[in-house]
Amino acid sequence: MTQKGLGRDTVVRAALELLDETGLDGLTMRRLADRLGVRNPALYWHFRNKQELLDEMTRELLAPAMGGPGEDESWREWLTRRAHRYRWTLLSHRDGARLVSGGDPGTVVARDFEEELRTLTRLGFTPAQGLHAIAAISHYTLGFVLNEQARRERAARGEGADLARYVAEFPLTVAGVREGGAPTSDEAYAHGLRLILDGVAASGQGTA
Amino acid sequence: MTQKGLGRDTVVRAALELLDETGLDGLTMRRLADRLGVRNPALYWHFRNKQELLDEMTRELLAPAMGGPGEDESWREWLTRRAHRYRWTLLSHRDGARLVSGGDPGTVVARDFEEELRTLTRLGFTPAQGLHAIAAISHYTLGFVLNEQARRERAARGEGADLARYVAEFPLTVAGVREGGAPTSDEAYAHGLRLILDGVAASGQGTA
DNA sequence: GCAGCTCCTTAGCGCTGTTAAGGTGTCGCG
DNA sequence: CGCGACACCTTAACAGCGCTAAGGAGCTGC
Repeated sequence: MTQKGLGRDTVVRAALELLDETGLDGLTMRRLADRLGVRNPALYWHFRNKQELLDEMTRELLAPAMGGPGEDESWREWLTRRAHRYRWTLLSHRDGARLVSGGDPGTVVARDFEEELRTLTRLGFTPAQGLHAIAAISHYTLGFVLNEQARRERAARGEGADLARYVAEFPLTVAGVREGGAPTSDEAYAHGLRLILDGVAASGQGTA
Repeated sequence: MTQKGLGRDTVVRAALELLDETGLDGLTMRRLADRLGVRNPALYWHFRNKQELLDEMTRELLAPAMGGPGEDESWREWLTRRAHRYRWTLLSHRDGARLVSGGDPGTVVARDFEEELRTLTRLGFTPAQGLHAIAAISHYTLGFVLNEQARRERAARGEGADLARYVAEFPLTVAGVREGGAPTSDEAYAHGLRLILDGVAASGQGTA
């Protein structure tokens, strides 16, 4: 006897598994119901509509990306760690960034966010400085991973770009990629992040 | 006698108008066909499928956001102007950021991008530096506007957040907003952008 | 032993993107 | 003039989607 009925979190976890197999466009209520051994209207007992399920998936996905006390860390180390963990979280599921970009994070995430802001003030930021720093990093990361995963999906669908034509037609772009890493690489992400953090440092908060 | 048939660009422009009225989710082939005085399979004469139409819309939307020579400007002025123009472009149509995030920009945009990179190298950047700078700004902007427009749509659907509860439960977040501007304001965008540009300056390119 | 609640079913609505097959008009060529 | 070819649009239909209405099975408490 595993459980009485289905349970909201069981559904959400199954949905995240299905997401990895089918992608966000292939994630339908009927397929999800099949996987759970149930007819599809049963899901509407647990969720008002599909968006409510997607919101819940967003929260489940985002939960492990937040918080973290940051003991014995400078603000820079802490923000760097947080940024990479956020990116890694978005990458941890297929179409993760697209899911998050369309889902409502809700108040649970807001609570974790408040805690992060407390951490930052402890490290010498004003609330507004912390807000701006986290906002900039989050937006940058979301945009980056969105691009990253879109390319991945397109490549998987076999829409490879014609490399040779690029080399001939866009020499500067190619030179930049050769020198600085592919636009979806870890290095490219780290580089952009470094720019933001250098900016935060230059803006000058309480040194810590 | 306006034109022989419908014409790809006529369809694309009508689609962008319809986008403003119905939003991306309400943009269907049938509604678009209705607006053009045509039955919906007619559209498949001009576009292989809906995604191809969306890609073309992305390009049409993005076109005026790119290029620009940048005479008598420092790199900082030029990048600032470009960033704001990009944001403004995304905001110029309802769900603009969502459209762009799911559409393939294609080689036309790549050509403009190459030109922008040339501008930056003229102002003292290496190709890799220019690439990283533009990538960081673009990703940041896309993420910012995505959030901005998502809030706008949610607010229009009447899902207002309970302000009073926020003030009680998330004091630091509220303090940050009060001090530093709403998370979707022009000021918030400009602030994040400034962080990135300060970072670019600190990374040190050829001063110009 | 019956009321009520939880959880799931069957049936079906209106909509979607997309395809197949066929028609109509115009243009160039013999 | 006549006729094939092509561009462009039609009608009809399919499978699948999110979602709702109505009802049935099983457990819980009185």
